[in-house]
Amino acid sequence: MEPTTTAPPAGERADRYDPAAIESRWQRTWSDQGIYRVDLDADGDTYYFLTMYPYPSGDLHVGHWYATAPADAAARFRRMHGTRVLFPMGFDAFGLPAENAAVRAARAGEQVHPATLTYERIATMERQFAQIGTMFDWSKKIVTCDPDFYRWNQLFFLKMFERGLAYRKDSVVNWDPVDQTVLANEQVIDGRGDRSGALVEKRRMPQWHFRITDYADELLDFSGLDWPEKIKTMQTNWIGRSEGAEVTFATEGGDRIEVFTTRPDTLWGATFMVLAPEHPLVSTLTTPEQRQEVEAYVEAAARRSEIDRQTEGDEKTGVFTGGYAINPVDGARVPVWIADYVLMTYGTGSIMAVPAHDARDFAFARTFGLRVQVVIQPPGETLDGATMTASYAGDGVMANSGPFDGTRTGKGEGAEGIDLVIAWLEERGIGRRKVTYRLRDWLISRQRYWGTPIPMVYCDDCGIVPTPEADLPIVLPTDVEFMPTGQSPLTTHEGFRRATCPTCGGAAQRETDTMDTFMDSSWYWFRYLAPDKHDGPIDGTLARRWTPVDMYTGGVEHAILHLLYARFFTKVLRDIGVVEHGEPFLRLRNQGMILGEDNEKMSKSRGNVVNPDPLVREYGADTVRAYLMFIGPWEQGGPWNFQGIEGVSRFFHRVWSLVVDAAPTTAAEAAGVSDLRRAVHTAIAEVTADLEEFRFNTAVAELMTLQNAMTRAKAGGGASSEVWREACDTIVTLLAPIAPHIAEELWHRLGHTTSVHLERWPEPDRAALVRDTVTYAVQVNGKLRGEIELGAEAPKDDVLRAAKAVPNVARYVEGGSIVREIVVPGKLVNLVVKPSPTAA
RNA sequence: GCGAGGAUGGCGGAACUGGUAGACGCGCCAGACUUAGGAUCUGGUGUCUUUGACGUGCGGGUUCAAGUCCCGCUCCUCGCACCA
Repeated sequence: MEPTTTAPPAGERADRYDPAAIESRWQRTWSDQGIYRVDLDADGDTYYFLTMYPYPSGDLHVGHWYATAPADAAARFRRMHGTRVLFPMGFDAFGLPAENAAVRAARAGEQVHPATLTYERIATMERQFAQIGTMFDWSKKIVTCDPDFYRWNQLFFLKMFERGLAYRKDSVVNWDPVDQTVLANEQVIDGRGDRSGALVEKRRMPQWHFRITDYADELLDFSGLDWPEKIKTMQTNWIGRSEGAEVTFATEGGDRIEVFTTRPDTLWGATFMVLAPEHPLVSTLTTPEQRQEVEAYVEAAARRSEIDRQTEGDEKTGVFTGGYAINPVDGARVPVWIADYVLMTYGTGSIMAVPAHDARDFAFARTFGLRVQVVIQPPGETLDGATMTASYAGDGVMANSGPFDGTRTGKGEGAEGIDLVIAWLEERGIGRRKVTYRLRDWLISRQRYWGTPIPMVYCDDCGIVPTPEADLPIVLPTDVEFMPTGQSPLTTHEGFRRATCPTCGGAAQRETDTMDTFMDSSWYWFRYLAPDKHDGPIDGTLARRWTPVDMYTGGVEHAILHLLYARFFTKVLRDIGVVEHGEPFLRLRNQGMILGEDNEKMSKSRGNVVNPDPLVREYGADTVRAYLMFIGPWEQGGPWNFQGIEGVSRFFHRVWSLVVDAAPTTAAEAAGVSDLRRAVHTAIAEVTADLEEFRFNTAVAELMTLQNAMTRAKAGGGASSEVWREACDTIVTLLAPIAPHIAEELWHRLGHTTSVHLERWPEPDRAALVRDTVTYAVQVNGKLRGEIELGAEAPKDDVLRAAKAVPNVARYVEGGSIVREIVVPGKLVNLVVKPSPTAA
């Protein structure tokens, strides 16, 4: 059935653009008639346009508008092409801020539950979102702190546990000694807790992890994805794949030390070894004389916070263990040191040090007077380990390397040293080819209250036992003391904690940690398709039809974690058999960040947060939307400056008058295509191309150009009624995605009875774009000397003749001879003139 | 240090495969209408020693022609950062 819409109420002034009056009215009408509701089951083309859901902070600021309005315009644009577009919205509702706010309130003597707070804020934000005038289909809304949502986190957790993708192991966590809590990495800024400002300590605790490293290689493959290069590069660097070899050194005591190196060709230059202070062999290797010093160093390293390590820069510290190892390639005896520049968390936690060819090892060797042995000689130079002042990491010829002397080596073309050495090591069983990643497994445990309970129990007899699927959800209890104590708040809730072992039926303890909120955002887009489904997380039929997501938009700040986790999770879902594809988002576009007027990141503490409400009240939502699009390239962002909003506001007032006022009709239309008609179709072509490519700023500029053309046509004696009518219909239709309210109002005032948002996007009439005359620029020696107006089809000879006839051109040609004539059809003429020797 | 992106009027920013630099808007200047205007409309607006010259961070180069291509720098932003 065709939805019909109402004419403006009689009381409203008909002649003036009054955004406040029309915007709320249309929002109500759209909502009442459900024009944005998507029937997911219907046949036809589908397009899943997803924009990142917000954390319910309870306050929608300009940044949210900047993320939302252009995305909405792009989604509306797509929808006007006759495709069904799903454009849903929800809330990323678990997480620390609500819990911390509740803690703060409690300290001030007020009792507020994070759940209450969260749902209140969601209600507020939904109202604020409505003001923007988006086409969100709220019937698909999801809220991640709802048990109907997070129960499926628990199911996925169990599936991953079954497949060995979820496991528990000791891990070092960020500990905030003031807030008495574990912090996520992203909450640690410059080594301090983002809320307390306290120096973060490291603590070892048993933690749940997801085995994302199993997918490292697959995550490096972005084929088929239309994503910004920047994001792909960031993820690639984050995963940090390095190829090299693992080599086994034996200690004099008979222990084995494995090292990873990307430069096995420098093995003969390994003059010492370094272990991370936490390395398990440190104690064994340490001799009695060195023990005291070593233990002091190990203890100091454990105490040292991240910030100490960072501010220290490149200065090397370390201690000799007194122990020695044997270099397996030549039997040389090398001292073993410990130093904190070697990280226990990367590779094997121990390295062979080749000071001649590694900057860090070089600095260490010079600090402690260790031997430097050159094993690669650069072209045209002979290095001496005793006198060199910097390490050399480039290509060269191997030296002092036994059987490999004279081999070209390095990472460049024609260097084969690395491959030959690896093969040689493998033959002798002392080393093997090895790939190492910087990426670590995803630590999912959080010692906080406001998150999804992890569905595991601990039984004294049976150990770690998963909760049976039938017992899900494990509901997060509301009556929990969540003041920070250093333990997971759920630990103190006896009723929650006490469980029976699913295996033996004996007494058991429930896991009291909750899940990282990135768990929610790793699959939430599937849930929009079936938010109320009770017998499973994902509707397979709908998922096949609608996913992967066609377009995903959001801030760059999620370039790594969220987007990488989402990709990982989708691959897991594929392997579990839930979906068929392995990539969640086919196309990705990032908006830039809107900064405060002081050019700083907006934050409450800086007091530079821009509230859009006063602007909306003064100018209307359409103007704020369009201004945010007009301000510059979307992906660029930039400092907020409201100065220019007047221009957009004036533009809408002019469009309003042009459409609402009496048409400036003339009886006779000039021959050929009128300027106005050409302007209309140029605008269609340009705006279409711009919106296709997310160039919202130039799309708005094009619409302004069309408005100028209409104003000019009106002033210059009008247009035929058909042409004028076409211009009005067109500018309103092109405006619809960008400024949905004014477009809808004007559309109805033009006499239409159905919504402009159900219209089809116009196509340019190619014939109307053709000009019959064109302007040529005439240059002499590349400098502009005149212009000529010619028929579009004028032959080259005519163009040249006309160009030479221009008096100012003739002046510059005079006294020389034309040596070359360049004619770019429809654009310009360039005459290359050489001064003639006879000229005066 | 490594990686990515950027630098264009007073300001935000345009410029497709090299082809009239500065679209569109802000601001500013002048005028019109007005009792009034910080409303609206019209015109102008890169710089200068203005029949011309110079202009897209700096220095070279290729080309009839360079914001755009090549070489060498400077500065800024973002990401990663003792990753072996």
